[in-house]
Order: sequence, then structure tokens, then C-alpha cells
Amino acid sequence: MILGNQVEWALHCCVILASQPKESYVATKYLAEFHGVPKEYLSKALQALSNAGIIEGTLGPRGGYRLAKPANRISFLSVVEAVEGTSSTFVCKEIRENNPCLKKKDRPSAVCAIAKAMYKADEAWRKELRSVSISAVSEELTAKLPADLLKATEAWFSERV
Amino acid sequence: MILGNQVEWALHCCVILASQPKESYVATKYLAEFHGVPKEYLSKALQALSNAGIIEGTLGPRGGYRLAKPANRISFLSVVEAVEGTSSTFVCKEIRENNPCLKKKDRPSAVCAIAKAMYKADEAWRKELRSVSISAVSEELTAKLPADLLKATEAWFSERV
DNA sequence: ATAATAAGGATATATAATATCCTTAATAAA
DNA sequence: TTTATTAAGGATATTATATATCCTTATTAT
Repeated sequence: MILGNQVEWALHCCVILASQPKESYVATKYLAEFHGVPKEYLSKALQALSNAGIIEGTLGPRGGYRLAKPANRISFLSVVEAVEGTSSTFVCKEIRENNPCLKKKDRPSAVCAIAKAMYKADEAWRKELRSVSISAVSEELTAKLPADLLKATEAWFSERV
Repeated sequence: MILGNQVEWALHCCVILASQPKESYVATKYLAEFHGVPKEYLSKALQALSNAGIIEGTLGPRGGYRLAKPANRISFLSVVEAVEGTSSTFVCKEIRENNPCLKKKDRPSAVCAIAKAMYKADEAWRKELRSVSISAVSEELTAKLPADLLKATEAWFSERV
């Protein structure tokens, strides 16, 4: 069970957008070039973020994406769920219903105890992701980044807006 | 990101094995028939459990599998990891290293803050799974099961040992 | 001896992840 | 008004993974 690459791309893009000047848009082209990922495929992830109301896009020259709300109100979970969906990492196939001893009168029963435990673990994962914001990680990232690299990166994007 | 069906099968099989009389083996054939899943494919999951030391198999007529240790010492996590592997659900592809402004002198740096947050969520998921034992869920399952169904199920397996 | 079984290698099939291509409508700038 | 640029998203191709089956081997109880 492994998350798709688009989750990582989406999170990094949100962090970049969080570091941009207010109101300015960054085109998919540059987000893709900067991260070294395929533009057309990254575009799908950004569309998912846009549909989820996390970022907003505008058309035409100078178009692109920007955050749709403050970075401190964007959780990791919302980004992950925008890209991967909201359904649980565990899908119960109800194989206990294949028990050959089972009579029709016995069904349906409450949620399977195995599924319940798996759902609880899934929720623990989501709770942790819910507690992390794009702004918090953005601050941590920039704090650790060498000052000159930070400056060069800011310049790289400002030249392309 | 979704867990494979083998995880569910493996957990259900462990619960069944936990309810069997001491020392007795249950053949893959019956575990597959009981759960309504393909025998040959289930066999792969059981082999994984066997390699992980969770269950043990024996050959020949009356052969099959039994738990290799007490059910209260078998965690959900060990079963999940036996089947799905131990690597994190998030794989960091280090796309920050594709930053065109990055100079060679800057690398390598500490773990990416995004990856760190994702790893933490992964660990929260595992921690929850680690806290659940096969015996605890087995007890919960049997407690909820109608008495006659429980009896019929026990009889079904005892006829096949 | 014989039949039953786990173990596991090899391979096939189905499903999902990854990636590209193309059209459309909107927008800014020339 | 014209042109270039862009998000949006449909369609399709490619690759990787999950699912499933088949087969051989060594072991064991009867």
C-alpha cells in the first residue's frame, strides 16, 4: 500500500504557492519544471486541488494557480484526500458472509471487528495528517533552507510570473 | 492508496486459527473454502505469515497451518506487515533535489519536512495496528456472533481436521 | 506405497498508476 | 481585434502492481 507520486507533487506545489507573493499566479509549466515532473500529469493533480477548493486557477497569459485560502488553513489531509480520495485505506469485502454455516436470518450484522480495527488505524493516520498545515511545513522548510538557495528560488519564480 | 485483499484474508485466517483446538492444523483448502477466496492465492498470504513466524505449517495428510504463538502476542501490524511489507506508505522521491537553483554543495540535506510529516502519519497508523491483537478481535467477534452460528462454525472445522 | 499437503517458482490476467495527446473556453497583451 | 497563453478536462496509451492460476518438489500421515 503506497501513496501515488501525485500526493508528494501536490504537497510540494502547495508549499511553493504558499511562498509566492499574494495574488500572483504560477503556471503549471513552471511548477512542473521546478520539481522535475511531467507537466501534463502534474496538471491532473493540480486540477484535483482546484476542484477541492485548495488552489484556484486562472486562464490566459500570466495565468496559473495560487492558493485559494490561507496556508494555515490547508491541512495535509485535505491535499492527500483531494488527490487520493476520501475512502478508507482498508476496504472490507465482508468475506465473513461467505461462511458456509451462515443462514439468511443471521444477516446483516454490525460492522466486522476486523474492519473496525482497520478503520480505526486509518482514522489515526488521517488525524495526524489533519494536524499538519501547509504553512507549518512551509516554515520548517524555509527555516532549514540555506539563505542563498531560498533567495535564488524566490528569484526563479519571480522571473516567471 | 488501498490495502490488498490478502490483508483481510490473512487477518480472518488468523482469527479462525486462534479459535481452533491447540495443536490442530487447518489446511489452506478449508480456510479458502470457508472464506470464499481462491485457494492458490490465499496460499501466498499464508506463506507470508509463515515466513514471518506468525503461523506454522506442516506437510502431509492432516497438515495445514496453526498459530506459531499465542494469539494475544500477534498484533494486527505484524500480520499487515507480513503481507504488505514494512516500507512506509509514503515514499519520498526527493523532488526538491530537482530545484534548478540547487548547487552541488547544498546536498545532501536532512529529511524533507514534507516526508517527515507523512512518515509521522504512517507511524500513527502502525501504532494503532500494533495495539490490536488477534485475540482481542477474536473475542470481540465470537462475543457478537449468534451462539448457534459459532457452534456450527466450530463443527464445520472440527469435521475437517 | 499412496495420497495429501506446504512451499514456492513461473506465468497469465486484470486493475490501477503513470503519462501523453488533444480540444475547448477564457484571458491578457499586442 | 488578433494572437499567444493558460486551466480544464476528455480520450487514450503505457507501465507497474494486484490478483489469480498452474506446476513441481519435498515432506508427512496413513
